[in-house]
Amino acid sequence: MNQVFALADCNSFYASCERVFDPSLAGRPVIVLSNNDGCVIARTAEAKALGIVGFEPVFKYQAIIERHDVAVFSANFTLYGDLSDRVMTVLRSFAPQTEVYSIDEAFLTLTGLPEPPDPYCRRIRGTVRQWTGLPVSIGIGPTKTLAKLANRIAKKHPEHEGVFDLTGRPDLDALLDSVDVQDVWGVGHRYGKFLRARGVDTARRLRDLPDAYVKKHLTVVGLRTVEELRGNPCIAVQEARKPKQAILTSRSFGRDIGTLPELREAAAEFASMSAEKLRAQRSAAAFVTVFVETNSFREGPQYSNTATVGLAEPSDYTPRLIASAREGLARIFRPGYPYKRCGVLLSGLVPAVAAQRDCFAAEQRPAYGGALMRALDGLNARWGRGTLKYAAAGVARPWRMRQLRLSPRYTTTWDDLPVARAV
DNA sequence: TCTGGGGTCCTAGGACCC
DNA sequence: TCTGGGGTCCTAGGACCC
Repeated sequence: MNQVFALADCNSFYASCERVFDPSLAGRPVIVLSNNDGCVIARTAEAKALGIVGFEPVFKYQAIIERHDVAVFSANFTLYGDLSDRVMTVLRSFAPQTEVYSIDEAFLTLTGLPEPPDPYCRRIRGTVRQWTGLPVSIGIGPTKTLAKLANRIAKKHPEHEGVFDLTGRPDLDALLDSVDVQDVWGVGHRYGKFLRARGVDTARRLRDLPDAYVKKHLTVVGLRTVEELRGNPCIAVQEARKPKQAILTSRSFGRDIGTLPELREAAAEFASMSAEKLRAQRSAAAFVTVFVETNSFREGPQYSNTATVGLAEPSDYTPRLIASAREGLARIFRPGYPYKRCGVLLSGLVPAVAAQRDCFAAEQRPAYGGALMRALDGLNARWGRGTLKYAAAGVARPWRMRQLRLSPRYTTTWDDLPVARAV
Protein backbone atom coordinates (compact mmCIF):
# COMPACT_ATOMS: atom_id res chain seq x y z
CA MET A 1 0.00 0.00 0.00
CA ASN A 2 1.25 3.46 -0.83
CA GLN A 3 2.13 5.44 2.20
CA VAL A 4 0.54 8.78 2.98
CA PHE A 5 2.14 11.44 5.10
CA ALA A 6 0.85 14.77 6.28
CA LEU A 7 2.70 17.76 7.63
CA ALA A 8 0.74 20.07 9.89
CA ASP A 9 2.43 23.42 10.40
CA CYS A 10 1.07 26.39 12.32
CA ASN A 11 0.85 29.63 10.39
CA SER A 12 3.13 32.40 11.69
CA PHE A 13 3.23 30.39 14.91
CA TYR A 14 4.74 32.82 17.43
CA ALA A 15 2.74 35.75 16.11
CA SER A 16 -0.43 33.67 16.11
CA CYS A 17 0.21 32.71 19.75
CA GLU A 18 0.25 36.37 20.69
CA ARG A 19 -3.13 36.75 19.03
CA VAL A 20 -4.77 33.90 20.92
CA PHE A 21 -5.03 35.89 24.14
CA ASP A 22 -5.44 39.33 22.60
CA PRO A 23 -8.29 39.36 20.10
CA SER A 24 -7.66 43.02 19.30
CA LEU A 25 -4.66 41.79 17.30
CA ALA A 26 -6.87 40.02 14.76
CA GLY A 27 -6.34 41.48 11.31
CA ARG A 28 -3.50 43.65 12.59
CA PRO A 29 0.09 43.07 11.49
CA VAL A 30 1.97 41.30 14.29
CA ILE A 31 5.67 40.50 14.53
CA VAL A 32 7.76 38.68 17.13
CA LEU A 33 11.41 39.46 17.78
CA SER A 34 14.39 37.25 18.56
CA ASN A 35 16.17 37.41 21.90
CA ASN A 36 17.46 40.88 22.70
CA ASP A 37 14.66 42.19 20.50
CA GLY A 38 17.10 41.96 17.60
CA CYS A 39 15.60 40.26 14.55
CA VAL A 40 12.12 39.62 13.27
CA ILE A 41 11.49 35.88 13.73
CA ALA A 42 7.74 35.65 13.08
CA ARG A 43 5.35 37.72 10.99
CA THR A 44 1.66 37.44 10.29
CA ALA A 45 0.45 37.64 6.70
CA GLU A 46 -0.39 41.32 7.25
CA ALA A 47 3.19 42.01 8.33
CA LYS A 48 4.59 40.11 5.36
CA ALA A 49 2.38 42.17 3.07
CA LEU A 50 4.04 45.31 4.43
CA GLY A 51 7.38 44.01 3.19
CA ILE A 52 8.79 42.95 6.55
CA VAL A 53 11.30 40.18 5.91
CA GLY A 54 12.13 37.37 8.34
CA PHE A 55 15.47 37.29 10.19
CA GLU A 56 16.21 40.87 9.34
CA PRO A 57 17.08 43.29 12.15
CA VAL A 58 13.96 45.05 13.33
CA PHE A 59 15.45 48.54 13.28
CA LYS A 60 15.26 48.44 9.50
CA TYR A 61 11.50 48.46 9.76
CA GLN A 62 11.01 51.11 12.41
CA ALA A 63 9.26 53.49 10.02
CA ILE A 64 6.92 50.81 8.67
CA ILE A 65 6.11 49.67 12.18
CA GLU A 66 5.07 53.15 13.25
CA ARG A 67 3.21 54.02 10.10
CA HIS A 68 1.15 50.83 10.01
CA ASP A 69 0.68 50.30 13.73
CA VAL A 70 2.44 46.94 13.70
CA ALA A 71 2.16 45.09 17.02
CA VAL A 72 5.67 44.10 18.17
CA PHE A 73 6.46 41.42 20.77
CA SER A 74 9.59 40.06 22.41
CA ALA A 75 9.80 36.29 22.07
CA ASN A 76 7.83 34.57 24.86
CA PHE A 77 8.95 30.97 24.54
CA THR A 78 7.22 29.90 27.71
CA LEU A 79 3.88 30.78 26.14
CA TYR A 80 4.74 29.31 22.73
CA GLY A 81 5.93 26.04 24.24
CA ASP A 82 2.70 25.58 26.14
CA LEU A 83 0.46 26.36 23.16
CA SER A 84 2.59 24.00 21.07
CA ASP A 85 1.81 21.18 23.52
CA ARG A 86 -1.88 21.86 23.09
CA VAL A 87 -1.67 21.74 19.29
CA MET A 88 0.31 18.49 19.40
CA THR A 89 -2.25 16.91 21.71
CA VAL A 90 -5.00 17.62 19.20
CA LEU A 91 -2.92 16.34 16.26
CA ARG A 92 -2.09 13.11 18.08
CA SER A 93 -5.77 12.35 18.46
CA PHE A 94 -6.14 12.24 14.67
CA ALA A 95 -3.29 9.97 13.56
CA PRO A 96 -1.88 6.60 14.59
CA GLN A 97 1.64 8.00 14.39
CA THR A 98 2.84 11.55 14.89
CA GLU A 99 6.29 13.03 14.96
CA VAL A 100 6.65 16.39 16.64
CA TYR A 101 9.20 17.87 14.29
CA SER A 102 9.54 21.35 15.74
CA ILE A 103 7.71 23.68 18.06
CA ASP A 104 5.08 24.42 15.42
CA GLU A 105 4.93 21.41 13.14
CA ALA A 106 4.32 17.68 13.18
CA PHE A 107 4.32 14.84 10.67
CA LEU A 108 1.35 12.49 10.73
CA THR A 109 1.01 9.09 9.07
CA LEU A 110 -2.31 8.75 7.31
CA THR A 111 -1.61 5.49 5.49
CA GLY A 112 -4.69 3.31 5.10
CA LEU A 113 -7.15 6.01 6.07
CA PRO A 114 -10.73 4.89 5.27
CA GLU A 115 -11.54 8.26 3.69
CA PRO A 116 -9.70 10.59 1.32
CA PRO A 117 -7.00 12.51 3.22
CA ASP A 118 -8.09 15.96 2.05
CA PRO A 119 -11.43 16.21 3.89
CA TYR A 120 -9.92 14.43 6.89
CA CYS A 121 -7.16 17.02 7.14
CA ARG A 122 -9.69 19.81 6.85
CA ARG A 123 -11.36 18.38 9.95
CA ILE A 124 -8.00 18.29 11.73
CA ARG A 125 -7.40 21.89 10.79
CA GLY A 126 -10.83 22.99 12.01
CA THR A 127 -10.41 21.19 15.31
CA VAL A 128 -6.99 22.69 16.02
CA ARG A 129 -8.41 26.11 15.27
CA GLN A 130 -11.41 25.60 17.50
CA TRP A 131 -9.63 24.02 20.44
CA THR A 132 -6.44 26.09 20.52
CA GLY A 133 -7.26 29.25 18.57
CA LEU A 134 -4.32 28.66 16.27
CA PRO A 135 -4.38 28.50 12.44
CA VAL A 136 -2.65 25.47 10.96
CA SER A 137 -1.93 24.41 7.37
CA ILE A 138 -1.62 20.81 6.27
CA GLY A 139 0.22 19.31 3.32
CA ILE A 140 -0.32 15.72 2.19
CA GLY A 141 2.07 13.61 0.13
CA PRO A 142 3.52 10.13 -0.51
CA THR A 143 6.75 11.07 1.35
CA LYS A 144 7.65 13.47 4.12
CA THR A 145 9.51 15.71 1.69
CA LEU A 146 6.49 15.90 -0.61
CA ALA A 147 4.14 16.50 2.34
CA LYS A 148 6.39 19.40 3.32
CA LEU A 149 6.24 20.70 -0.21
CA ALA A 150 2.45 20.33 -0.28
CA ASN A 151 2.30 22.30 2.95
CA ARG A 152 4.19 25.09 1.26
CA ILE A 153 1.68 25.16 -1.56
CA ALA A 154 -1.20 25.16 0.93
CA LYS A 155 0.28 28.18 2.69
CA LYS A 156 1.23 30.07 -0.43
CA HIS A 157 -2.10 29.81 -2.19
CA PRO A 158 -4.99 30.90 0.04
CA GLU A 159 -7.54 29.40 -2.37
CA HIS A 160 -6.62 25.96 -1.02
CA GLU A 161 -7.84 27.07 2.40
CA GLY A 162 -4.96 25.60 4.32
CA VAL A 163 -4.91 22.03 2.98
CA PHE A 164 -3.20 20.69 -0.15
CA ASP A 165 -2.97 17.07 -1.26
CA LEU A 166 -0.11 16.12 -3.56
CA THR A 167 -0.95 12.42 -3.85
CA GLY A 168 -2.24 11.03 -7.16
CA ARG A 169 -2.03 14.30 -9.05
CA PRO A 170 -1.74 14.18 -12.86
CA ASP A 171 -0.24 17.70 -12.82
CA LEU A 172 2.55 16.74 -10.39
CA ASP A 173 5.35 17.75 -12.76
CA ALA A 174 3.90 21.21 -13.25
CA LEU A 175 3.41 21.61 -9.51
CA LEU A 176 7.01 20.62 -8.79
CA ASP A 177 8.14 22.99 -11.49
CA SER A 178 6.36 25.81 -9.69
CA VAL A 179 8.43 25.29 -6.53
CA ASP A 180 11.80 27.00 -6.19
CA VAL A 181 14.56 24.46 -5.62
CA GLN A 182 15.58 26.16 -2.42
CA ASP A 183 12.09 25.72 -1.00
CA VAL A 184 12.63 21.96 -1.01
CA TRP A 185 13.16 20.51 2.47
CA GLY A 186 16.88 19.71 2.68
CA VAL A 187 18.06 22.32 0.19
CA GLY A 188 19.46 25.29 2.03
CA HIS A 189 21.32 28.40 1.06
CA ARG A 190 24.50 26.78 -0.20
CA TYR A 191 23.02 23.91 -2.15
CA GLY A 192 20.37 26.24 -3.54
CA LYS A 193 23.04 28.52 -4.91
CA PHE A 194 25.04 25.59 -6.25
CA LEU A 195 22.04 24.06 -8.01
CA ARG A 196 20.68 27.29 -9.45
CA ALA A 197 24.09 28.10 -10.91
CA ARG A 198 23.72 24.85 -12.86
CA GLY A 199 20.23 25.54 -14.08
CA VAL A 200 18.55 23.29 -11.53
CA ASP A 201 16.16 25.90 -10.21
CA THR A 202 12.95 24.01 -9.47
CA ALA A 203 11.93 20.98 -7.43
CA ARG A 204 11.20 19.04 -10.60
CA ARG A 205 14.65 19.62 -12.04
CA LEU A 206 16.23 18.49 -8.79
CA ARG A 207 14.08 15.38 -8.80
CA ASP A 208 15.26 14.49 -12.30
CA LEU A 209 19.01 14.78 -11.65
CA PRO A 210 21.11 11.59 -11.96
CA ASP A 211 21.80 9.83 -8.65
CA ALA A 212 25.58 9.87 -8.98
CA TYR A 213 25.64 13.60 -9.57
CA VAL A 214 23.47 14.25 -6.54
CA LYS A 215 25.50 11.98 -4.31
CA LYS A 216 28.74 13.56 -5.39
CA HIS A 217 27.69 17.14 -4.74
CA LEU A 218 24.93 16.88 -2.13
CA THR A 219 26.06 13.74 -0.29
CA VAL A 220 23.77 10.87 0.62
CA VAL A 221 21.55 13.32 2.46
CA GLY A 222 20.76 15.07 -0.80
CA LEU A 223 20.17 11.76 -2.51
CA ARG A 224 17.53 10.91 0.08
CA THR A 225 15.81 14.21 -0.63
CA VAL A 226 15.78 13.45 -4.37
CA GLU A 227 14.40 9.95 -3.80
CA GLU A 228 11.65 11.43 -1.67
CA LEU A 229 10.82 13.94 -4.40
CA ARG A 230 10.39 10.92 -6.68
CA GLY A 231 7.82 9.55 -4.26
CA ASN A 232 9.97 6.87 -2.62
CA PRO A 233 9.82 7.24 1.15
CA CYS A 234 13.32 7.26 2.70
CA ILE A 235 12.68 9.24 5.84
CA ALA A 236 10.50 7.49 8.38
CA VAL A 237 8.18 9.13 10.86
CA GLN A 238 9.96 9.00 14.20
CA GLU A 239 7.52 8.96 17.05
CA ALA A 240 9.89 8.66 19.94
CA ARG A 241 12.21 11.56 20.39
CA LYS A 242 15.73 10.24 20.70
CA PRO A 243 17.59 11.67 23.66
CA LYS A 244 19.67 14.62 22.57
CA GLN A 245 23.34 14.04 21.87
CA ALA A 246 24.33 17.55 22.84
CA ILE A 247 22.74 20.26 24.93
CA LEU A 248 23.53 23.89 24.34
CA THR A 249 22.58 27.08 26.13
CA SER A 250 23.89 30.26 24.60
CA ARG A 251 22.85 33.87 24.45
CA SER A 252 23.77 37.15 22.91
CA PHE A 253 24.09 39.72 25.64
CA GLY A 254 21.89 42.79 25.98
CA ARG A 255 25.10 44.83 25.97
CA ASP A 256 28.79 44.19 25.49
CA ILE A 257 30.56 42.48 28.38
CA GLY A 258 34.24 43.09 28.93
CA THR A 259 35.23 41.69 32.30
CA LEU A 260 36.02 38.14 33.33
CA PRO A 261 33.83 38.19 36.48
CA GLU A 262 30.78 39.10 34.41
CA LEU A 263 31.53 36.44 31.81
CA ARG A 264 32.08 33.91 34.59
CA GLU A 265 28.57 34.63 35.83
CA ALA A 266 27.10 34.24 32.37
CA ALA A 267 28.96 30.95 31.83
CA ALA A 268 27.73 29.70 35.21
CA GLU A 269 24.17 30.59 34.32
CA PHE A 270 24.35 28.84 30.95
CA ALA A 271 25.99 25.79 32.54
CA SER A 272 23.15 25.66 35.10
CA MET A 273 20.52 25.90 32.38
CA SER A 274 22.19 23.21 30.30
CA ALA A 275 22.49 21.02 33.39
CA GLU A 276 18.77 21.35 34.02
CA LYS A 277 17.96 20.23 30.45
CA LEU A 278 20.48 17.42 30.89
CA ARG A 279 18.76 16.06 33.99
CA ALA A 280 15.35 16.43 32.36
CA GLN A 281 16.38 13.78 29.83
CA ARG A 282 18.21 11.76 32.51
CA SER A 283 21.62 12.10 30.93
CA ALA A 284 25.07 12.86 32.22
CA ALA A 285 27.72 14.75 30.23
CA ALA A 286 31.35 13.78 29.71
CA PHE A 287 32.43 17.08 28.12
CA VAL A 288 31.75 20.74 28.81
CA THR A 289 32.48 23.17 25.98
CA VAL A 290 32.41 26.91 26.50
CA PHE A 291 32.70 29.56 23.82
CA VAL A 292 32.84 33.35 23.70
CA GLU A 293 32.46 35.70 20.74
CA THR A 294 32.65 39.40 20.03
CA ASN A 295 30.04 41.04 17.81
CA SER A 296 30.94 40.15 14.23
CA PHE A 297 28.43 42.62 12.83
CA ARG A 298 30.46 45.48 14.18
CA GLU A 299 33.73 47.09 13.23
CA GLY A 300 36.69 46.69 15.53
CA PRO A 301 38.85 43.91 16.91
CA GLN A 302 37.20 40.50 16.81
CA TYR A 303 37.87 37.48 18.95
CA SER A 304 36.16 34.15 19.36
CA ASN A 305 37.35 30.95 20.90
CA THR A 306 36.19 27.61 22.25
CA ALA A 307 37.48 25.33 24.99
CA THR A 308 36.39 21.81 25.81
CA VAL A 309 36.92 20.37 29.27
CA GLY A 310 36.70 16.61 29.76
CA LEU A 311 35.24 15.38 33.03
CA ALA A 312 36.86 12.55 34.95
CA GLU A 313 33.47 10.87 34.77
CA PRO A 314 30.13 11.91 33.21
CA SER A 315 28.18 14.20 35.50
CA ASP A 316 24.79 15.86 35.80
CA TYR A 317 25.75 17.79 38.93
CA THR A 318 25.43 21.53 38.41
CA PRO A 319 28.38 22.64 40.59
CA ARG A 320 30.66 20.22 38.74
CA LEU A 321 29.52 21.50 35.35
CA ILE A 322 29.79 25.14 36.42
CA ALA A 323 33.35 24.52 37.59
CA SER A 324 34.29 22.95 34.25
CA ALA A 325 32.68 25.77 32.29
CA ARG A 326 34.69 28.29 34.32
CA GLU A 327 37.84 26.29 33.77
CA GLY A 328 37.25 26.41 30.03
CA LEU A 329 36.44 30.09 30.14
CA ALA A 330 39.67 30.87 31.99
CA ARG A 331 41.57 29.22 29.14
CA ILE A 332 40.05 31.28 26.37
CA PHE A 333 39.28 34.63 28.00
CA ARG A 334 41.35 37.50 26.63
CA PRO A 335 40.96 40.88 28.29
CA GLY A 336 40.15 43.98 26.31
CA TYR A 337 37.44 42.66 24.00
CA PRO A 338 33.76 43.63 24.04
CA TYR A 339 32.11 40.22 24.25
CA LYS A 340 28.65 39.83 22.77
CA ARG A 341 27.91 36.13 23.06
CA CYS A 342 28.74 33.16 25.21
CA GLY A 343 27.51 29.60 25.44
CA VAL A 344 27.95 26.31 27.24
CA LEU A 345 27.58 23.01 25.38
CA LEU A 346 27.33 19.65 27.12
CA SER A 347 28.32 16.64 25.02
CA GLY A 348 29.39 13.04 25.35
CA LEU A 349 25.97 12.37 26.83
CA VAL A 350 25.22 9.00 28.39
CA PRO A 351 22.27 7.76 30.42
CA ALA A 352 22.78 9.05 33.95
CA VAL A 353 22.28 5.64 35.52
CA ALA A 354 24.86 4.01 33.28
CA ALA A 355 27.53 6.67 33.65
CA GLN A 356 30.97 5.12 33.76
CA ARG A 357 32.51 5.68 37.19
CA ASP A 358 36.17 6.39 37.72
CA CYS A 359 37.28 4.85 40.97
CA PHE A 360 40.57 6.73 40.98
CA ALA A 361 39.14 10.18 40.34
CA ALA A 362 38.51 12.62 43.13
CA GLU A 363 34.89 12.56 44.30
CA GLN A 364 32.83 14.30 41.63
CA ARG A 365 29.88 15.16 43.81
CA PRO A 366 28.83 14.73 47.41
CA ALA A 367 26.55 11.88 48.44
CA TYR A 368 23.59 14.23 48.77
CA GLY A 369 24.20 15.62 45.25
CA GLY A 370 21.44 13.66 43.52
CA ALA A 371 18.81 14.61 46.07
CA LEU A 372 19.96 18.22 45.91
CA MET A 373 19.53 18.36 42.14
CA ARG A 374 16.09 16.78 42.38
CA ALA A 375 15.05 19.35 44.96
CA LEU A 376 16.45 22.18 42.84
CA ASP A 377 14.66 21.04 39.68
CA GLY A 378 11.46 20.33 41.58
CA LEU A 379 11.29 23.77 43.17
CA ASN A 380 12.07 25.54 39.92
CA ALA A 381 9.42 23.53 38.10
CA ARG A 382 6.87 24.31 40.78
CA TRP A 383 7.59 27.98 41.40
CA GLY A 384 9.12 29.09 38.12
CA ARG A 385 12.54 29.10 36.55
CA GLY A 386 15.20 30.83 38.60
CA THR A 387 13.40 30.49 41.93
CA LEU A 388 16.46 28.70 43.24
CA LYS A 389 19.81 29.22 41.56
CA TYR A 390 23.52 29.14 42.11
CA ALA A 391 25.08 32.37 43.33
CA ALA A 392 27.85 31.77 40.81
CA ALA A 393 25.37 32.88 38.15
CA GLY A 394 25.13 36.28 39.81
CA VAL A 395 22.28 38.55 40.73
CA ALA A 396 22.78 41.77 38.79
CA ARG A 397 23.08 39.86 35.50
CA PRO A 398 24.44 42.76 33.47
CA TRP A 399 24.54 40.49 30.43
CA ARG A 400 20.86 39.62 30.48
CA MET A 401 18.74 39.89 27.36
CA ARG A 402 16.72 42.89 26.42
CA GLN A 403 13.04 42.02 26.21
CA LEU A 404 11.10 45.24 26.26
CA ARG A 405 7.90 43.96 24.73
CA LEU A 406 7.24 40.70 26.49
CA SER A 407 3.65 39.50 26.64
CA PRO A 408 2.32 37.79 29.79
CA ARG A 409 2.87 34.05 30.27
CA TYR A 410 -0.89 33.60 30.03
CA THR A 411 -0.99 29.84 30.42
CA THR A 412 1.88 28.90 32.72
CA THR A 413 2.02 31.49 35.51
CA TRP A 414 -0.81 32.21 37.92
CA ASP A 415 0.04 35.91 38.10
CA ASP A 416 -0.21 36.20 34.32
CA LEU A 417 -3.54 34.42 33.92
CA PRO A 418 -5.87 36.36 31.62
CA VAL A 419 -8.90 37.76 33.41
CA ALA A 420 -12.38 37.92 31.88
CA ARG A 421 -14.62 40.66 33.20
CA ALA A 422 -18.33 41.18 32.71
CA VAL A 423 -19.13 44.63 31.43
C1' DT B 1 66.40 -0.82 -2.47
C1' DC B 2 62.47 -2.10 -0.40
C1' DT B 3 58.09 0.86 2.08
C1' DG B 4 50.38 -2.76 2.67
C1' DG B 5 45.92 -2.46 3.36
C1' DG B 6 42.04 -2.23 5.94
C1' DG B 7 39.54 -1.01 9.95
C1' DT B 8 37.99 2.11 13.84
C1' DC B 9 37.65 6.19 16.40
C1' DC B 10 37.83 11.02 16.96
C1' DT B 11 37.44 15.81 15.62
C1' DA B 12 36.70 19.84 12.82
C1' DG B 13 34.15 21.82 9.49
C1' DG B 14 30.29 22.32 6.69
C1' DA B 15 25.79 21.43 5.25
C1' DC B 16 21.01 21.28 6.79
C1' DC B 17 16.57 22.03 9.85
C1' DC B 18 13.22 25.11 12.65
C1' DT C 1 21.82 52.00 19.00
C1' DC C 2 19.72 47.89 17.25
C1' DT C 3 21.57 41.50 13.60
C1' DG C 4 18.64 34.36 17.53
C1' DG C 5 19.17 29.99 19.63
C1' DG C 6 19.32 25.03 19.56
C1' DG C 7 19.90 21.12 17.28
C1' DT C 8 21.21 16.97 13.52
C1' DC C 9 23.94 14.46 10.20
C1' DC C 10 27.83 13.69 6.90
C1' DT C 11 32.58 13.90 5.24
C1' DA C 12 37.45 14.27 5.31
C1' DG C 13 41.56 13.63 7.49
C1' DG C 14 44.59 12.18 11.19
C1' DA C 15 45.84 8.86 14.83
C1' DC C 16 46.15 4.41 15.87
C1' DC C 17 45.76 -0.63 15.47
C1' DC C 18 46.77 -5.18 13.46
